[in-house]
Amino acid sequence: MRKREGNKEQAILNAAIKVFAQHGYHRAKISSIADHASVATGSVYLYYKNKESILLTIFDQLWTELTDGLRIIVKRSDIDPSQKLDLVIDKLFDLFIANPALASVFVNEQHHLIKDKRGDIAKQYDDFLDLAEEIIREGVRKKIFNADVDIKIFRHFITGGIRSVLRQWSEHSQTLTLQRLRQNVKYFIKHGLL
Amino acid sequence: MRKREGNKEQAILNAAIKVFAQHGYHRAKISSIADHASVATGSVYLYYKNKESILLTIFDQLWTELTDGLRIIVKRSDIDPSQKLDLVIDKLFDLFIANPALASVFVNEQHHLIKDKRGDIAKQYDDFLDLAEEIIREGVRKKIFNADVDIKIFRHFITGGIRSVLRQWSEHSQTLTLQRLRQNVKYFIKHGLL
DNA sequence: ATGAATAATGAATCATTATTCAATAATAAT
DNA sequence: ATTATTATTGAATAATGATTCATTATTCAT
Repeated sequence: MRKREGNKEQAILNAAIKVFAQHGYHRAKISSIADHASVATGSVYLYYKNKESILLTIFDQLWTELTDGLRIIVKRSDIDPSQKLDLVIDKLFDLFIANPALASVFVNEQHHLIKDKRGDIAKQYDDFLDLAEEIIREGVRKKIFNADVDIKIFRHFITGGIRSVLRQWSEHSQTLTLQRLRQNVKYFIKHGLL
Repeated sequence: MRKREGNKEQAILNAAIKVFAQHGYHRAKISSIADHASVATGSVYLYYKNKESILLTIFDQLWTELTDGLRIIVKRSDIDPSQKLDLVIDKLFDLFIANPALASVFVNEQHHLIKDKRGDIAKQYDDFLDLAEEIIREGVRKKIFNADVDIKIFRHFITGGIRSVLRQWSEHSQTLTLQRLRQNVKYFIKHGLL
């Protein structure tokens, strides 16, 4: 028998994140992903059914990680909802500091997957938002947060805003520090413009 | 001589908006756009150089319209910056009420154009944001708006948030009324969560 | 009516790339 | 060392769909 050497599966995934980030999903070539992973073109198909399933796997892992982290934050009873919100934002930013290419894929490519029903990415995204919603509801219940905002709308607004800011950063990282971005987002969500 | 009958150019553009909205830019087929416009496949190329230039034209017209509208709002001296902000949001929402498919293309497809330098879509977007920034600056100067928010970051956050909310609406228009969306966005931008 | 002149057609072409698969290489078991 | 088994390769194939272009249709000027 022969064993698989190294971790080609992960190498291909990392390569795909890089290539998707640089060229966008549709322009990305399997052969280029294979090159980046130091693997033959055909080997990609030993580990992934097709191109789309690579993107699917990226988002699956990403949402799993984000949701697991969020679940822990939601449960905590030692901090108030406002602090929880800060931690969620930190979680997002930390992940993308560690992997800027992933940030770019995250902000730009998810809608390819949501339109088709294949995979459960849309569901995972909803689950994440549902969980985040609990923090807001806790805040409203404890009269810390403003009750006038529609939570369903709010949660989409926030995630969209954060995505947009991250996209900007992923394309012009020189002009903005993530640190500054992070502070501003936290502040703005709570206080608004007035 | 023979004249061009009807307005095929516009018919193709409208068809493209529909098809791009439904399938996304990359999955959209020229032949399908031609069908929707009741025109032969080849005719598309009488009016547009290639597929990308169709998308380019859509965004060019869109940003021109939005920027023209914004310019008028910015100039007004009879209303305060807070009201101006409301009008900008109204402007966006009105446009997309009139044409939901355009909203979907707007929120999902712009990044195809920004990465490449072809066309000046990125510049038009920047111009729009610069103009919007003037409203915020006016508000800060008049002490109506909070001076602690970084305007550059803020403007990306807002547009991203609005996009996200519109995307949600364009995919599930039954559950949310745009009216409600609009009010919430206006309120939230100003007051935040606390 | 006739014939330039231009518009429109859509099947054929071309280019691009995802995917396959026959051949080869590497490993483990005997 | 030999063989069986599985992994890997990358050139060949297949599929897709954008673009072209030879042909046909329509309009207008005379």
